Amino acid sequence: MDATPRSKTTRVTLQDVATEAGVSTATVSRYLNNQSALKPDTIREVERAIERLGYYPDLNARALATRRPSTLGAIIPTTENAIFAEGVEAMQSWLMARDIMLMTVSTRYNPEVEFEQVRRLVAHGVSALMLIGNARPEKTIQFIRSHNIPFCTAWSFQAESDNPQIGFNNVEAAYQMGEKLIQSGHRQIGIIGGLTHYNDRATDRIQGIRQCFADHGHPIDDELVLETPYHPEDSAVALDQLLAKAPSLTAIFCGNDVLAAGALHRAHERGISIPDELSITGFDDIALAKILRPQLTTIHLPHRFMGEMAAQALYDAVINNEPVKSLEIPFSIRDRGTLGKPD
Amino acid sequence: MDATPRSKTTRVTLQDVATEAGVSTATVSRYLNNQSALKPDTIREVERAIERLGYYPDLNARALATRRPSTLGAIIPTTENAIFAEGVEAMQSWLMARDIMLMTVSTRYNPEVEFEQVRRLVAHGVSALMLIGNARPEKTIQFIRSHNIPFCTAWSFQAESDNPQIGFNNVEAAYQMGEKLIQSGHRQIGIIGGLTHYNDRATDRIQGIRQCFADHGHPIDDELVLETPYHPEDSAVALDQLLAKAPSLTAIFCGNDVLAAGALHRAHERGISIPDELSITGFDDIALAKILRPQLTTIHLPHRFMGEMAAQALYDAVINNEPVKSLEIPFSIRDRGTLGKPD
DNA sequence: AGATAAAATGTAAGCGATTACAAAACTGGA
DNA sequence: TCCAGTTTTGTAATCGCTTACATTTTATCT
Repeated sequence: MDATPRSKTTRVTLQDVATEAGVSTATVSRYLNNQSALKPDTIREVERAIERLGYYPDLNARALATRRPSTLGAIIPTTENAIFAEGVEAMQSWLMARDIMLMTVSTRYNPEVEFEQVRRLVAHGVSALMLIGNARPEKTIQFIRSHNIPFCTAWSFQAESDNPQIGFNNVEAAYQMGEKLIQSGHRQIGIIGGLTHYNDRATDRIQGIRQCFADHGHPIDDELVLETPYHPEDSAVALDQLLAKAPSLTAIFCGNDVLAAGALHRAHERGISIPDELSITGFDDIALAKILRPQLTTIHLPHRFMGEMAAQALYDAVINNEPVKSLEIPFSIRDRGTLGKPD
Repeated sequence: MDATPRSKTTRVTLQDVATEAGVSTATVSRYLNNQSALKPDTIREVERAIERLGYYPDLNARALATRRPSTLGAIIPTTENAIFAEGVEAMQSWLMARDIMLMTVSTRYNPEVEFEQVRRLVAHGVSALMLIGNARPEKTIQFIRSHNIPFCTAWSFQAESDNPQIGFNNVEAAYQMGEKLIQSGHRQIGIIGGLTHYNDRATDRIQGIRQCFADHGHPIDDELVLETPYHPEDSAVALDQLLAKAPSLTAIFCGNDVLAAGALHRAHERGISIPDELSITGFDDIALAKILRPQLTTIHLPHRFMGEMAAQALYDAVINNEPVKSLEIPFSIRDRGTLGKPD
């Protein structure tokens, strides 16, 4: 590679290469898009010129000219939550292999910010969009639709939603965890869930577990259902509150692993033995779940896989110009150490 | 907001707005870039047209026309490591507030992939680049330099490097942790570090701790220095190996919190009491550190702040067209529960 | 009212690519 | 050798925007 320095400000353009190689821009462009057969001599010339100049194409200019998809967008609540970070990373590698760039932005769980981010990404020319979950002001989806941008939502699959979705059934997963709890003998449990405001995952999980206990004749009292931000400290506080209200609780259902970790930690601080005196369940099965002691009983989800599927769904839709296909992702329960029998 | 549906394929352009408003494209453009004063009447017309058509500018086309910075790039090893995820998220919000898009991609600690990603981002027109650490094949920086792209490295600050850096002194931090260990009475310790291949943070941390113990007359034997990927399971295996080689070890210095968590977990499994029988130290102070039991003694770093500073450094450089300014970020030791006295 | 300066707008040439369409350079066959 | 039919290459319009420069409008001052 020849590092010939070139003028400070000017970028090497297709034109420069053409001139250097003594051909027209069209020819260079053809070389780049290895279309129609060029004469071997020409190819060699162009290659030499590109090499010599250190040329690389301006992808934005290309996108402008071709109006072909070159970037997709992903909008997630936060990369702080490993499930999204992993999912998006998987999306990215899948797309990169197909020469598509993924632009990722986060919203900090704020629907207004999300709307702004949607506008931004659309303005940046993404040809498709992935959002997390189905709960948001109407205008957001309306905006996307009105601009004819293919999109899907992910990490949630709700039969009642008419969004294309690559996700799993949060209600059902929580319900099954509930059955597990009941099976183990728990009758009186508390819930530490995420903030349900514009968060269908949080909402559904709470709904699922409550439904289950109600169905089995042990409805969970409103005051034993707490919502907190997804931070361990908040969960710790919530645990204290729960235990203050109902010292006889035998288990805590947590909206995700981070909350479970916080509760677990606080329980330890209070000298409560897990799972002997209190059971705790998580949700998501992030790496953390296996490091805690005891290891977290939780819902396992293939986050990376889900990211890949979302990428693929959007890709297919964009390439073949067809509607985005929904896909329900299976989950499973990982029964580890934090779930025991009461007493 | 009027959701008038528009033709399937065609995007609303500046030209459309101009026509609708009965003015020239230049005028609309001026309105958008609120430059020279337009007549109030004109402004109203244009606003109406934009509203009516639901117009939003094509940022790529704009970037092409202005050759003004509109996106920066960040290349990190992985979003799986929360420190980078947080840092990049902070960068992003900082930049968004200034209407700059951040494109983030990851390399999975592979320098060849990193090189590819650099090319890709440059081709996508980023006006500046952040990389993690200083260890990489020469060609990478050479490529960036030859294209006159401002850049900085982050999460590492090495006096001997001539890269612009927004980072901290990994050697020194590890050294200080070493002094803490020695102060507590530890004389024989093992090291579980990250893979040092093209990873200066991992390299420096190991070097720092070894230097410290050597300086104090307790050099650490090569065979007690293990390198593993940043996964808890690998660290667990490493702990077993260390203890097999030298059962009398009183402390383990880990290259980051994830490794520390893995070691801690394994220690518990083996029934080793922490910190009574064995001390463990981490590095990074991720959220996890405070959830573990006992809480991790580790090096605290302001990851978000570092991200913001990197964003700012690049931003300033790009806007004012001046060289990127380096910045050394301070660290501090968080002495929590995993460090005790031997015996 | 007319001349002149200032303000507002329009015209058109890029930015760096792609791609119809047209032209030129090769084929091979009679 | 000449011509039709392919191949290979070139010309120039276009993508959606900005902006230097030119032009028109409006305001200011005798």
